[in-house]
Amino acid sequence: MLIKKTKSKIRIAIVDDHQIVIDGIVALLSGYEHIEIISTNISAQKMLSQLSVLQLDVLLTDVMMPDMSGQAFVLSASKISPEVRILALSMSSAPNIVHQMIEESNIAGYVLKNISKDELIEAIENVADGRLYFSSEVKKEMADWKKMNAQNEDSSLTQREKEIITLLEKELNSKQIAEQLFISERTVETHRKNIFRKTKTHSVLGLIKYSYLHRII
Amino acid sequence: MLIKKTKSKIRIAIVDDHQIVIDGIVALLSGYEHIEIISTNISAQKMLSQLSVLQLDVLLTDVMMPDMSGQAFVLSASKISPEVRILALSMSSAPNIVHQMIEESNIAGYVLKNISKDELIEAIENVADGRLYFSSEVKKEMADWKKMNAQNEDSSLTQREKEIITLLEKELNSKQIAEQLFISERTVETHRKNIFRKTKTHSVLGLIKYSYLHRII
DNA sequence: CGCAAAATACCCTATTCCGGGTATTGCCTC
DNA sequence: GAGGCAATACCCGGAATAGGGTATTTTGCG
Repeated sequence: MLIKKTKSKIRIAIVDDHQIVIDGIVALLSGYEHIEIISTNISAQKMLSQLSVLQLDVLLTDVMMPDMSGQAFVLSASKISPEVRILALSMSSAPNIVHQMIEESNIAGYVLKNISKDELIEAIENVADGRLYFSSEVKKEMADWKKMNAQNEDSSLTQREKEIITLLEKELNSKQIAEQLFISERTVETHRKNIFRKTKTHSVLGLIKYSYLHRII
Repeated sequence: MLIKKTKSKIRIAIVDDHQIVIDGIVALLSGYEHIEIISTNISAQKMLSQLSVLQLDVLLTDVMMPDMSGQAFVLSASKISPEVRILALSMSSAPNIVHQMIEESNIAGYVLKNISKDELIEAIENVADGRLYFSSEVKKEMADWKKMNAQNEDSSLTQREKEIITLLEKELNSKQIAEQLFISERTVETHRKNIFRKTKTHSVLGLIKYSYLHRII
């Protein structure tokens, strides 16, 4: 298997909603004999529809596309062609996206678009050979995410508490929340108190910021 | 002047922090005899330093670059070479960015990166000829922004009030804000009151949401 | 200079929030 | 069935907020 991959051409396809980026990658890879670009597409949907016949080694894909989320695309692609190695290409190293792609999807690599030519080649060769490849910025973001998640664990908000938070986010006061949930205002105050204690926040604004950061709502 | 521009080659330079995008644009433009790419750079700073000697007709630039904001770059570039026509290239049609570039900088055009080959050529030809070019999504965003701004007008927050808002966003209470600004807590309360009245909001969370929406902070 | 706007400061009151408790009920699990 | 957790509910008190005034000083502009 390894011999086959290294001896024969690496068959790749590119999907990105920006034609300019596709052209750029094509231009970058044009000088390399061992990499063959089988297909390119600006639509994730269209790429999926042709994926089964392409016999790809590597699928290079943007993670933020208008017609489909990166994660949904990756999951569908893996279903259609479980053997294809997916290399995600992203504009940003935003931790939530990175985490979602890496932990919740089965991707082989994740690189940023400010990647150099050499690094892109290296990434493609790595994932084609069955290894993983993540650029250093992405690795750093993953580490940061893990750290933040560890702190998150012990907060462990209950379902009801999360419900209260979503209502606080809508700028309801305790009285209004109580009415909405058909419970006593006292109960709402207890929940608020517990939420603040668990999240170590001290105001609704702080709590909502925390909630966005930790993706509670 | 017009004859010169249409008869001779259009001299352009490209600056974008993603090498891939530069390569893509270069590839797109390679077949066009009347467009000559003089220079490309992944650093806004470096492009500025060489700008004076390039004698460009059109400067194609990304608006979101790590080493310099799009606006700062455009202002500096205009200072160095007032005659160069700047065509902004953006990933997003986010209204705040669009507005900032168009209204507060003197750019000749604004297009999105999902632009087609034909449209990019058209945009370059237009701005080289002294006309303006904005893609339809961008025009729409500008219209939306104008509408929102009209609502904004009558709120008209003062500088001090905006300062208070930024401190409220940092979760400071009135007392802390008073200490920070070396003014009385009463004054802060007055400011808060006026801010709430002007923005028709009734809580700090509501105010901060409003502020994000209307790009006050 | 003179006006208008902005920034400053205080008065008031009612309401809400925040933080500290305790307690009961029901549900799930070991 | 005992223990743990979630959800419910209440008590208290001090602090802060929201909203209603009025008034003085400072600043910017024509």
